[in-house]
Amino acid sequence: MAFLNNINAVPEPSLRRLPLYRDYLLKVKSEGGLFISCTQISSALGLIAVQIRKDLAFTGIVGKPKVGYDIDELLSALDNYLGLNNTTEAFLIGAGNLGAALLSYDGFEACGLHIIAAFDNDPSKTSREINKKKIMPVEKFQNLTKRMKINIGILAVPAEEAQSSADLMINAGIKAIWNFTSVKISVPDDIVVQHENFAASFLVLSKKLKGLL
Amino acid sequence: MAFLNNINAVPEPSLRRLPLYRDYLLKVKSEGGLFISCTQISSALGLIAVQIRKDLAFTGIVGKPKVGYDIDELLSALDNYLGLNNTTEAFLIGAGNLGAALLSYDGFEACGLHIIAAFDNDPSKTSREINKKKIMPVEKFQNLTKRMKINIGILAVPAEEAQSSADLMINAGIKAIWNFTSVKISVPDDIVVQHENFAASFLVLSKKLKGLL
DNA sequence: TAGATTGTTAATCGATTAACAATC
DNA sequence: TAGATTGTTAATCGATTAACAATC
Repeated sequence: MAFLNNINAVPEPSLRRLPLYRDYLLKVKSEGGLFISCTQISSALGLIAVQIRKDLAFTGIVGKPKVGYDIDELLSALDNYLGLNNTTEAFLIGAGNLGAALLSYDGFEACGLHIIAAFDNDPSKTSREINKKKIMPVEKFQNLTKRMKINIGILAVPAEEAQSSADLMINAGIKAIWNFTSVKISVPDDIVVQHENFAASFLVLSKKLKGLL
Repeated sequence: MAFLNNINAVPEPSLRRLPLYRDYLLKVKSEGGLFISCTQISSALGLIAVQIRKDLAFTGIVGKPKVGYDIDELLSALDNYLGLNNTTEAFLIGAGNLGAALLSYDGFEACGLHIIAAFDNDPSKTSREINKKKIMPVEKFQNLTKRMKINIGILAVPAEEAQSSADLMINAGIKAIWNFTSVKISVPDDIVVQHENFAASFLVLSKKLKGLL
């Protein structure tokens, strides 16, 4: 039944551009704008108009020829499509520097992500709080995840613990893992993984700088 | 002369996979392996063999039919191609939680990135040290960047300061910006930007979880 | 109306995957 | 040798871009 997943599927590059449009729309709205055309977005963001039009179409928005899109309408189409209205709860494992940064970053709430608490196997880190989020011993992870029916796990542990922590998440019933470690984790087919690979990103930047990409 | 940039250009997706192969090779090597085939890498990483072969070819490595690649040879081809032998120096602006996490993350050294120091306009953060890296007032950024001929700037400031900090970097002669803020920054054509957009990544994960991507 | 803009279909481009000859 | 593997050319697939009719 995998085909069911793909009805109206948005290409990942399009999906990643949608929040950029949203940011710009909020700015224009704050300046009193009521309507926006792809031409305007185009010159502001440096993307071509037809691409923007195609991207926006995924939200179901309908524009007016000659006028463009109603900004409020477009914003609510975007918020709705991106799921920014309802919040998703998540647990984080690994309260080191990166974990702490993620716990402290309030911007996630704006995109519907609520990190409820963190877990760490270092006793010196547990029973602290970061940004009002408790840090608990990993022993409590499975139980709490099941009880609270948490679906999303954020992985911010050292490389060596990445796979074992991922396994712990999967055993506890986590369905989606946001992997901030540098290593690729192995997961069953039905588990979704999003891998933020900083090292790879730096190599991309570095190659671009050398003019080789 | 832009075409000169594209000789032997590696596709970005290929470039991002290369470090994964390297990680796996290091693991196999540590277990005593001497040769590796794409078939083996394939089953370990869940990618298809022909893609791996094509990716590895960018490094200039030549394998042996029936045998595969000499692991040491392949590792040094990768290290060389990815520039992991020589280090690149960078400055970071924004010593909040995320900045601190980046300063503390020792894994960057392994990929040739040396963050020398950080800058922040909050006096309570400056004159501290994180992971032996000084945090200085932003006023000193331009001068030091020029004097030390730093090419890479890491942007970890709040969204409101993203553009102005980027402008500061560009004025100081920075050629490549690694943008960890949530906003798209505008830069001249000759400046390279790599945007780590966590909010967009979360939305991708979220859509995947809902089976809509 | 004329012209700017939307929405959609067709063409292009680039990355992935398939096919297969060469090799050890 | 036979069979596994590399390296390369061709086919496929998906995203971007171009072309253009419809609309206000």
